[in-house]
Amino acid sequence: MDDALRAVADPTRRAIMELVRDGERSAGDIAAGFPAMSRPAVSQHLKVLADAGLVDVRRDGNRRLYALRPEGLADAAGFIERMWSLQLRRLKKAVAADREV
Amino acid sequence: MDDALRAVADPTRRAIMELVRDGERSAGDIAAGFPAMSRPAVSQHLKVLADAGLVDVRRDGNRRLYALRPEGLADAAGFIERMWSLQLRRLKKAVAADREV
DNA sequence: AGGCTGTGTAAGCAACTTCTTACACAGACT
DNA sequence: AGTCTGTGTAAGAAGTTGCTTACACAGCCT
Repeated sequence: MDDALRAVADPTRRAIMELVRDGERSAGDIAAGFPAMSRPAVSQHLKVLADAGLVDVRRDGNRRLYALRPEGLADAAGFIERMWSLQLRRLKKAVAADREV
Repeated sequence: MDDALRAVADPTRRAIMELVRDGERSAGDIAAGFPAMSRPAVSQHLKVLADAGLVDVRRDGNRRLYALRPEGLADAAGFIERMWSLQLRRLKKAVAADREV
């Protein structure tokens, strides 16, 4: 989870995740989505994401295809949910007390 | 959201959030939970969390009381859910195809 | 007033991130 | 074989983070 949350802290990496969310995309294809940044920079981000278990990589001849791996976010989601649950408890209390939140 | 995800990327800050999850705690009280780290270090983490909207601060005489502010995680939760939804779609597809996941 | 107690802020340093450019190398195509 | 295409890796510069120690300062208590 540590790795996943650290990886997700970077906006470029989040954007990459959105890009590969709906299906495989090649490295170059992904890099084309960031014209302001060099291709190697994107490649390095892809490595961070892969190491964090947030994307899957597959070789296809010359190219490498990346796809989202949402399971990698499981622990992160767990943390957020654990924090959120306080909110839910508060809501319940509020409802019980029959007042506005 | 940027700030929140960046703030949450640090394990010390996550630990602090767990500490204040169930109710207000004073700065010193929180710092006592991290004997390996100086008090000012914890104070700086608290500032980051406050700036990111992840904790509320309240003065009580001498002390400052911190409490979790889960709403600060709303956007982060939104991102994770958006990523996670792919997983759900896959599940649905799997169910539709009547096979194992 | 004067001295604790609780806490934030400033300055500075070491470690880490995130880029960039230059290079390496495998796979496809003549 | 030779070369183009697609992609990763190495090295290094610049900025950022996360600590530490030293200091500042408000609020309580004689």
